[in-house]
Amino acid sequence: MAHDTHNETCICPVKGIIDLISKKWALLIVNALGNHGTLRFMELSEELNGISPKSLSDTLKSLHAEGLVVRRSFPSIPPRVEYSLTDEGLEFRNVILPILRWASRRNGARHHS
Amino acid sequence: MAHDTHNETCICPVKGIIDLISKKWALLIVNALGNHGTLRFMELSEELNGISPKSLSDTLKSLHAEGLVVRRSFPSIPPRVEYSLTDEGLEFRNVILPILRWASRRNGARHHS
DNA sequence: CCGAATCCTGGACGATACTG
DNA sequence: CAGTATCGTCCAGGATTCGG
Repeated sequence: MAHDTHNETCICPVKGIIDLISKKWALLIVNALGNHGTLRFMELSEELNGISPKSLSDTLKSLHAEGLVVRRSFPSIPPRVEYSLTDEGLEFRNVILPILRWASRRNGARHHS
Repeated sequence: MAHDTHNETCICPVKGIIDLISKKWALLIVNALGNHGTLRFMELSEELNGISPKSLSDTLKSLHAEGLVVRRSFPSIPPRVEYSLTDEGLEFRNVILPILRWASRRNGARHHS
């Protein structure tokens, strides 16, 4: 047993999202998809500098499971898989944008060597 | 390789905050402090259902290191230590509030059937 | 070439006991 | 009361390999 097997009680409305937010790349993925509308796996890989394929894949699955991201695969050769935000994903993006903006302005400001 | 294992270049303005956000309890602590203004260690403990002293202590240190939380200790017996948000902490709280609200409304909604 | 599946490790998190 | 010390567990995430 361990972490949160049964914790559906108190603060749990936000728990799913906290778990998501806690993923290192989730916000940046959502933001990237928000910026570009639709991106392929590789494009996301390049957009998010330094992410490993597994992390990207995992995070995309989580985002998909939460209903924030759509995955569309085209049976072509070479295969083509496109990711984009659902309506909820767009809402989510709107609520996280202030954070990203605030964070970058803040760090930009203190960026003094 | 061995070149830029540490991609401190592009998305890094937000990295510190992402690390913070990634902490399981950080948002809830900030929110609690925002709601109550000032809380003691024990009060936070009770407010955040199920957090361990170590996690609380760790997260408070991170928040303090990021300049979002103030720690004031009174040399009384028994000891009294109060935590509250800095100005930046308040700003931070303002940008995370939409997330928490959105998350709880969203989950509240889908818990409905 | 695109993307998923496997393996492994660091560190986050929890439980408990203990000190000033 | 306010933490620290210690120990153990678990999982995110990086490196790598595999399938198509």
